[in-house]
Amino acid sequence: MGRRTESLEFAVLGLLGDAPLHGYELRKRLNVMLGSFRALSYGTLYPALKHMVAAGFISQTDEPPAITKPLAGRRARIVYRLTAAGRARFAELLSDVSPATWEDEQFGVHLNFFARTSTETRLRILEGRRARLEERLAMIEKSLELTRERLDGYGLALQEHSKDSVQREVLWIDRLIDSERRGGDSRTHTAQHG
Amino acid sequence: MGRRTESLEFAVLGLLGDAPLHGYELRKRLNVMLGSFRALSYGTLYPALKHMVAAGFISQTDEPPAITKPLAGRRARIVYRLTAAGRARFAELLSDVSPATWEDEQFGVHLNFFARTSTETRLRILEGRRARLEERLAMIEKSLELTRERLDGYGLALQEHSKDSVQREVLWIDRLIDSERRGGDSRTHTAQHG
DNA sequence: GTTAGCATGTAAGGAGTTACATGATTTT
DNA sequence: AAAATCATGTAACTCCTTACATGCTAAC
Repeated sequence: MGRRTESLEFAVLGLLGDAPLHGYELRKRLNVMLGSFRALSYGTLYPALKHMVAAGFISQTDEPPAITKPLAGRRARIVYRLTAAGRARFAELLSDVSPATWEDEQFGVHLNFFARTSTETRLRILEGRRARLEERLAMIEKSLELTRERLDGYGLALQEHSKDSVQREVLWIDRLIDSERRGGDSRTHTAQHG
Repeated sequence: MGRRTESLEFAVLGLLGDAPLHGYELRKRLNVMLGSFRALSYGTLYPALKHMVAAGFISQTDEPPAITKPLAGRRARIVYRLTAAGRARFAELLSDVSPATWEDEQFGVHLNFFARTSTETRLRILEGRRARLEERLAMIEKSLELTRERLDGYGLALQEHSKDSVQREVLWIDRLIDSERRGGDSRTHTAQHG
């Protein structure tokens, strides 16, 4: 399973833990959570859902035909629900603090479910992420040294800009770590942007 | 040809235009230029090189066995050179201002070769990139509106942070556009970071 | 002596996109 | 009247990574 599919599974499990959803709505929420440049395609989502049903993590049910509104002619929707096994699987993924969790894709999803983890787990992931960003910074610095004469103003500007972005993310992570250590007041996270 | 391969071809053509290089060295420079998180694998590079040789854009020659130094036992290197057809192909790609050029992957590579283009081409690409970033910003803002109640402090912080990053890139692009309009002094590009 | 760097490749497999297939309803 | 949104899927294809295969040299 590729790193993309892995965070997809995690995100689906987490979203269905809140409420049962059908594929179309799930996709919209996943697009927000995965925050990806390109939208998730149905060719990725539906097979993944199928796979998760086969694995027993979620169940699929046809939406009850009519409750209050006659849902005039609209195509029947399939509602996905989390099973007990799925809940267990989600808990397992939630407590994961392996290096995979600080890579771009997974880190974002984990952050979205941070409220359901322990402070310890949060700190481990945040510190791992920080280390990962420092590595990236070192790589950029090394390549700046090696190619300073070879690059023209444009190439240099690009390198400096990406260095800057990574440095900013480090500062952001530092603020999250700080507020986590000071007792984890979730309101402080959003108070210091811009 | 995927969007990754496309910028790979462009970058290889540009690098070989400066000087003939062997695969291993080419890869190191490509890693800097493509600025990717993960290093380019040989399983991607060598087949791509092979393909370009077959297409007639580059030629491959065994490195002359010994010129001055006996290159003691080191494995024979294969040197790649740009052909006339390759030079033409590079010129073609250089003047491209299609929407593909303002996507993440390609934009970076195009920036690296900006010094070889006209101010007009540069402005078109920069403005396209700017528009692309504004779209992304609109998407983030829309998703923030839709999910403000659903997201907790962590999810919100993440959205705000990515919004911030994109806004900063817009400002950076604006500075590049400005200096381009004021006569394109390449030194000013690096003067305003941090 | 063993890790890291130099150097070039292949084969197999998996992941995910694009295009296709279908059709109703609501908004512009 | 057209375009967008709702809604679910499949099939083929493409790209790319991972793992394998090989072997020398320099540094630690």
